[in-house]
Amino acid sequence: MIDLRALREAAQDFRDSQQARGEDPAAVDRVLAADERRRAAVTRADGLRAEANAASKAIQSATPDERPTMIERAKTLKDEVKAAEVEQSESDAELRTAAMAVGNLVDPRAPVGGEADSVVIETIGEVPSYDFEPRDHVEIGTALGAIDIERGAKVSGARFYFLTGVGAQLELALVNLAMAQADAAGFTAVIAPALVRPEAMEGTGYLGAHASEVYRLADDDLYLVGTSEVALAAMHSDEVFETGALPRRYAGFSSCFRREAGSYGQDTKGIIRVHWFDKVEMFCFVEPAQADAEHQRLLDWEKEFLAKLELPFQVLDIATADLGSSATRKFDCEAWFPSQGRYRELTSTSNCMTFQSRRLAVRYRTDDGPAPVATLNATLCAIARTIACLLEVHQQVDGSVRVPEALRPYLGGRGVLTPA
RNA sequence: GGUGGAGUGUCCGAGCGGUCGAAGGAGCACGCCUCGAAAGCGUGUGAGGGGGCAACUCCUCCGUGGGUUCAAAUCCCACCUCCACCGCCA
Repeated sequence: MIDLRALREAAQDFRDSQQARGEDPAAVDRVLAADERRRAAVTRADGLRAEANAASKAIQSATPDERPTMIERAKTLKDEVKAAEVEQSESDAELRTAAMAVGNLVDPRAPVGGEADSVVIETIGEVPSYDFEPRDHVEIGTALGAIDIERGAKVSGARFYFLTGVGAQLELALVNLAMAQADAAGFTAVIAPALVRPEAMEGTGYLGAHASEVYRLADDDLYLVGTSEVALAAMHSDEVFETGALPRRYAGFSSCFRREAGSYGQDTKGIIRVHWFDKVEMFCFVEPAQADAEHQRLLDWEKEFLAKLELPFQVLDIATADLGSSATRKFDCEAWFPSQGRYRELTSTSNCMTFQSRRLAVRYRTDDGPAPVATLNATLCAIARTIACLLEVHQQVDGSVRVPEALRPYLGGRGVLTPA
């Protein structure tokens, strides 16, 4: 649920944000109207309840011959209350639906517009040049015995894969490198559940416009997460952080599942866009006033990790229409893929401010009572795509792949991966 | 999956269908006592929403959602969670 009070006070800001996101600004006015109706319904129901309560209480001290008429009267009141309550819960549901359709406020610094309007704010590392025709990660990975796409498709279908031999070891090495960095930065390591309840999915904002992206297990009313962010955010739902407990930083590892509906033509080759991958995700609960600084830190940690992998990349300030409904601002790191001759998204960090915490009731203690915290998330390492990038960037003419310095300790000291 | 038990305020824990927002402890806050502290004693101590300048007042909340009743923490149903045992199982 969005902040109704804020919406009442600054409706225009919300309309502007909807506009910037490319969504309907009138959704804001639908919320205001529904809110009005709900308030009226609540007042009416409260009044009737008060009357009915008084009538029941009076019956206790009534004489036996007074009772029958009083009970008759109470019965009528009861029916009226029931009717008023139906009206109230209808207007509640109406308001809820309306409010869910409104996205978070966008940060005024975010560039306005669609995908093409995102701004490159930094470029790190040199785009590598090769004195041979660079191979793509499928070719390299297959030769190394690291990736088996064909059997992935045989067993599970399109957009599935096996990581084998050095490929599997590479995943474990990346996870360990990522977790080691997170640990050094003060994060608590978490292995998070990949199946969650509807409330967790809804609270993080994934059942809105992008609901079709999400796998649902209908028999059990559970969802497969597309990122451990969902479980991490919901981990502290209905809780209040005591003074001094913030910031709280988690590094979560989980499998991630995405239906990739509507992306049939894109990235059909390789393991860049798949239905399932594993990921280490950073997730932070902070006081709202600290959110902006935390967002920068998360970006820095992402950059630090990509630098360790010696991958050239650029940082984008994501345009408003690409923010999704929960982020107020988002930075993506896109790394260079030689086979494609372009940068592709490898990590992404979003500041959701209080959008998720309101829906999930994650609060912290303030002098004025509990208040919603700010939540932020950031990819530390999305494994499959990172492996693809690593193989491509560090490939050598003989089909071998150089292992970046920082990763070697996690690969038994190996400095190069060679085809069998 | 089956059977049995349980879910009450910050915590522990009572609770006959009305007098229960809820006994009693503990904790916490303030005060008394003390040179100071502990112990003692006294007072106070849930949340959310609506109305009033205010004293104050109304509504909602006893796992969640329904139902019975004039009236439900208390009765009925479903679900969730936890505990115990059985079955199955990595």
